[in-house]
Amino acid sequence: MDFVQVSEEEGDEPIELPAEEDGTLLLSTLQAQFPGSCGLKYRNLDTKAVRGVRSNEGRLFPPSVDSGWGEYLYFCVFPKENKRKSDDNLENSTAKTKRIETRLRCTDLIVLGLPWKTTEESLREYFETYGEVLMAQIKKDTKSGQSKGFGFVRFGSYDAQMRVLSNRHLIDGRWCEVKVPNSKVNLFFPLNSEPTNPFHFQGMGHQVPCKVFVGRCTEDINSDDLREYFSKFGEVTDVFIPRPFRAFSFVTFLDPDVAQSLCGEDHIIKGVSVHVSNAAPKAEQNRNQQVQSYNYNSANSFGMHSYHPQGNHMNPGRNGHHRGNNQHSAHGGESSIIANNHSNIGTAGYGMGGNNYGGNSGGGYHNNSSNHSSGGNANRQDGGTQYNSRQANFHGMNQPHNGNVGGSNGWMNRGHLDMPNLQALGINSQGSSSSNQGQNMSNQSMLNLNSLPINPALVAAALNQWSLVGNQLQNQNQDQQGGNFLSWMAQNSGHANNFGGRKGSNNPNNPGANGMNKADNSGCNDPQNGNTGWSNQSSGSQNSVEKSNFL
DNA sequence: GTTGAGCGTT
Repeated sequence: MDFVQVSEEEGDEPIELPAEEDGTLLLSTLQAQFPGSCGLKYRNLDTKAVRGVRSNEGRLFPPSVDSGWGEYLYFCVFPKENKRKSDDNLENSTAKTKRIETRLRCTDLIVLGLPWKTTEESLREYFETYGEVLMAQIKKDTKSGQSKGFGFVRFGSYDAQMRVLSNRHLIDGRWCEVKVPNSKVNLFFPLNSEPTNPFHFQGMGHQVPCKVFVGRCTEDINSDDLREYFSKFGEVTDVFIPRPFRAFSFVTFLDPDVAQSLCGEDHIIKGVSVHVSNAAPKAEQNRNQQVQSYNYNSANSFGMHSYHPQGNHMNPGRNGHHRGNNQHSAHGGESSIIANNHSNIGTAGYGMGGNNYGGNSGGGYHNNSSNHSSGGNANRQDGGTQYNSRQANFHGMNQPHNGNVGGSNGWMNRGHLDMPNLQALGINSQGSSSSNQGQNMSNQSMLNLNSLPINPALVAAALNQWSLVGNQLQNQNQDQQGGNFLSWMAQNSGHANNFGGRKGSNNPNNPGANGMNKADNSGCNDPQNGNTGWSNQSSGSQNSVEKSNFL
């Protein structure tokens, strides 16, 4: 395979981009590394002049038919309107940082659901725990000066922004939603989702989808084919082919820009023209698929018991969760994560067949933003893939503990926000000594999922998602066992955030059952549950919760 | 004075 050395600007360190078999370089390949670029040029060594590279129909052609791309160093051409004056004005801005800024640019974030009493000062104060706050404003009624209950905030670093977007926020005693403005539907957590659906819990997802839909697949295109083919555009973190065969698949990239750059394109894989498009569901399918992904997620992430919905929003007709169990076995991993392997929670990742859910005391959710693959490669096994991509940026997160939402006044009454109602999930925390909680957690466990009066898959799913939070905590050294959801809960019960743990809990369904035990590992297969294959699992790949919401 | 889905007097 021929490689073309390309840099953003002349003199920069080049990146080697793979050329196609016919010797051309796909514009999409170029754009995957240099978003916004539209062509290439190089300096002719004889004439010293800069020459443009021929471009046609999304392909860039080598200067020479005989010697191909040669040893030239190519640099990018950007559309004129793309000449970023603002960037050019930045002092000490190297080409590299310019590119990073282009890709990882901060935007204003809207903060919805603010308490009336929140001031710009307190808003700023809250968000400063995440990083430098460049702007914090509350929108107010011009006459009365009364807050309208929302505001905007802007961070100095993209990293801080991502951390904020990936977190939930209790501001002055009220749970608030932070989003990119005008992003009507958060692809990860649709607005009209079921209020108790933990998968639609706000803020855990990316703002930019990493997953693409690959249509017109044939049955002989397997996940390896897809992975191999699409890897040339960027690191592929997941490939999912629905079974039974449905002529499409999903490919998830580490870099959402890569995913985006491919959308709308046709690609030839094994002689078949496939079409890449956004993985977002079609509008009319939205609702059903939300339910679907909800169920499937439960299954994908954990091998849970079979269960029947009891007053929750699960659809008994869709049973992806059972499939999930099969998949775990197929992965060679634990058939039941929660039940079978408590000690893994938050300390050694979720340990399923090569899938790293970002546990790992060392890596956690990535302490190094430049290394998207930190976070516990030690757990990685054949066929496994890293849990997260962009979320590798979430290093050293802060989890502010301010305000107090006690017991029944916590999640339950917040129908408009998609916060997980942990009480409803049956998650109890106990005691008030946070220092002991972590210990209990890991060594004894406090939660008997199968004894809970609720859907254990929901709990599992919540736990899965909250592994993010757990790792944040790890970074904060709050608890020696700290990197996990349960210890977080435990801490909260004794501190500020009480989400319906024992303290203040008045949920009769949760009398404080906390004996934890149970290592039931039934990765249960329910023969009556055919599945439609919308789940997120795929051979040799991990299943992430938030990503399934793209399905 | 109350309220709780939304999108910013730039």
